[in-house]
Amino acid sequence: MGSISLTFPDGNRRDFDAGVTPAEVAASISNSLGKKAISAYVDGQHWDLQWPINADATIAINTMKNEVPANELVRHDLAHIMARAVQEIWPDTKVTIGPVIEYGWYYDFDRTEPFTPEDLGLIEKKMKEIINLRDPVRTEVWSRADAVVHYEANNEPYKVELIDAIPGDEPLRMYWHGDWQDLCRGPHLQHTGQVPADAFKLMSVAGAYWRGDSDRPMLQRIYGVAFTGKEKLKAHLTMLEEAAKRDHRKLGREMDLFHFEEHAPGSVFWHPAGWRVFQNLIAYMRRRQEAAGYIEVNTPDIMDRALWETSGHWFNYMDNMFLAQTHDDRDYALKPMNCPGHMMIYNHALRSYRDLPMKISEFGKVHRYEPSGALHGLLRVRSFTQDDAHIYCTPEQLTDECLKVNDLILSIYKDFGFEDVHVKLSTRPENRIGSDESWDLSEGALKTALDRAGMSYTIFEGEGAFYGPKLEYVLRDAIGRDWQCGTLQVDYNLPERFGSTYVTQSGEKQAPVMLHRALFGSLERFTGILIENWEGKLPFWLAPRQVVVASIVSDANDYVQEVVAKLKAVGLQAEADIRNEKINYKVREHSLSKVPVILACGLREMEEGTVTVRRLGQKQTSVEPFDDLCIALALEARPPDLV
RNA sequence: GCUGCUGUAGCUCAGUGGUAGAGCGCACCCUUGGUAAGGGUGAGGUCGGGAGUUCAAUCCUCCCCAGCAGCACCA
Repeated sequence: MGSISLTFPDGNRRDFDAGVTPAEVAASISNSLGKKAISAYVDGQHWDLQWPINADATIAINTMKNEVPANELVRHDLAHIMARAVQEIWPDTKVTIGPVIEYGWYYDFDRTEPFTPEDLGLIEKKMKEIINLRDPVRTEVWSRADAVVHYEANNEPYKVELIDAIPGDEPLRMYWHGDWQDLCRGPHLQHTGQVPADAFKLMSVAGAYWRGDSDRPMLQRIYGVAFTGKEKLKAHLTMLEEAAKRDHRKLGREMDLFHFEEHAPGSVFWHPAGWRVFQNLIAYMRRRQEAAGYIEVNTPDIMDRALWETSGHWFNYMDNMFLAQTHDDRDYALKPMNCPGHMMIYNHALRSYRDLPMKISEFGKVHRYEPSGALHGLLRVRSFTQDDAHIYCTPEQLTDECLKVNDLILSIYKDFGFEDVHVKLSTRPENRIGSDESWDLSEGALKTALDRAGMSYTIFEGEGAFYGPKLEYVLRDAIGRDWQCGTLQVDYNLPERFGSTYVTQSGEKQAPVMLHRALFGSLERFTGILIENWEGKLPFWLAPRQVVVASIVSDANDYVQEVVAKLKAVGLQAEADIRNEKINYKVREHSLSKVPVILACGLREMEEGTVTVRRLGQKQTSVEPFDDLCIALALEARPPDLV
């Protein structure tokens, strides 16, 4: 056996016998490093302390202070420790997989009895016991044959299936935590005692399909979160509470924006305040689209089956469609998409190449029978309003038009403060219409446009719509959550199916290419996202109730009404609060319902023609001449595109 | 749709095999109070819907509906 040379992060080099492990390297540096070490980076690869190193390499020893590897190891070891705890408590439970995820891990079990929330406490206790045992973690490399024999003997069919899915003759690695053993790629810690016993928490139990496939068995998944220290766990739990506080369903109720009813699952009852926000968004989008050359139309909600057969929806989208019962013998469907309606408008006249690109937009309400389990407040509903548009253009114009849509989307998101946007490109699905050539062209156009715009994107194979590939714009909100909003889809199929044409320069008829696009995506979803992003404190221009004018004494009531009238005259959403309540009470109530500006009026203000201004979230007040303030507020209320 | 959990007053939630309670909100009265809850009185409920067990069901059982979490799906 020869010797190898290892280079340390400080540039020092030392020779070791080939096959040396990072554990031995760490121990050779100092006794305490040997104990504190958790893993190593060998040539940049995350390396178990027990794995031998057989060639010259760079090496860095990790301890708990190295957050990234430490989190991964702690979470991964906890996945094993939890599986061991579960099998110690319920020995007939079958294990499957337990990966590390953001903030923690999960592990899927096959067990007849589901876990209860009480079980979580039991498991957590057992896990702490295992940690306290400080059981050494050992690893061995096995042949597949041995592994399969072992798991068959132990009645672990899921593990056998996993082994079958691992390609080739790749040797398999087995890990022991004490006497408990699992098939695992590693790396892991030195012993269970390296896991901080006070920095993890089992969060929830949920069903999850084996291998993510809804045709396979439903397993019991347990989620946990874990960190390298107690304070970090605490900070994470606090963050979750903050997220719960901005839940748009809760704020929607508190701010009296909308509600849902049992009799219309997944459909919104908009209250006056919520509807105002909704209409503000539409007005904004209408201006942006008009400036970009779109023409707005409106098409029917209910149309004959024949139309949906032509579009392909009847056979490709039926499971998601609402059908309309009638007294005649025709079949009707509620529109799940606006495109066929727009095809009718396009086809209603003979179009010339001079008309293209033609951009038909509609704030169309679409109805989709979504699976019951998918419904989620405003974010996933069964009836929603799209800021939809279809762009008919020549093949030559296609890439340019994609680029223009891309620019418009980014500019609009920016107006709402969303600058962290990424794009998903979904390509042809199995269930599709149209020739492979047209799919090649569509996918190519989207890729070219993204490349020319310098956008980075992720490709999702087979995730496109049945008629064409799509781009999806995903934006990141104030607390780091991602939301899918806008979409851009290229479609060679629909114009062909509907026999749409335009007359070319040489007088021939040719089929246009069609783009489907929505920028907010769904007005309902976008409103929900905005509520959560701002925790209900919408920017002044969007706020449903902008100014409340509150009287301090009833003798000021007339003055309050006068002030409100002037605010309304400059277009502000203003209301009077002349109830027989103390000013403290009024301020509390309107602050809780997130009114951005509260104006208080007593006798002093009345005599001076002033108001006392209190802004949401601020404790101090200021007295200002009302006429000046009124103008300032009117200016402040301008939407970002009109500033 | 799948797994699990939940459904009691407008809202948030207690509670019991003998048909129900709190706080907030609401109505009325007193109070005219200067920036996050002034006081009093009162009205509100087929206990999600249906069936079953029982002398008796809001409570136990079954079915349905809706909601919540996750999965699968999606704008």
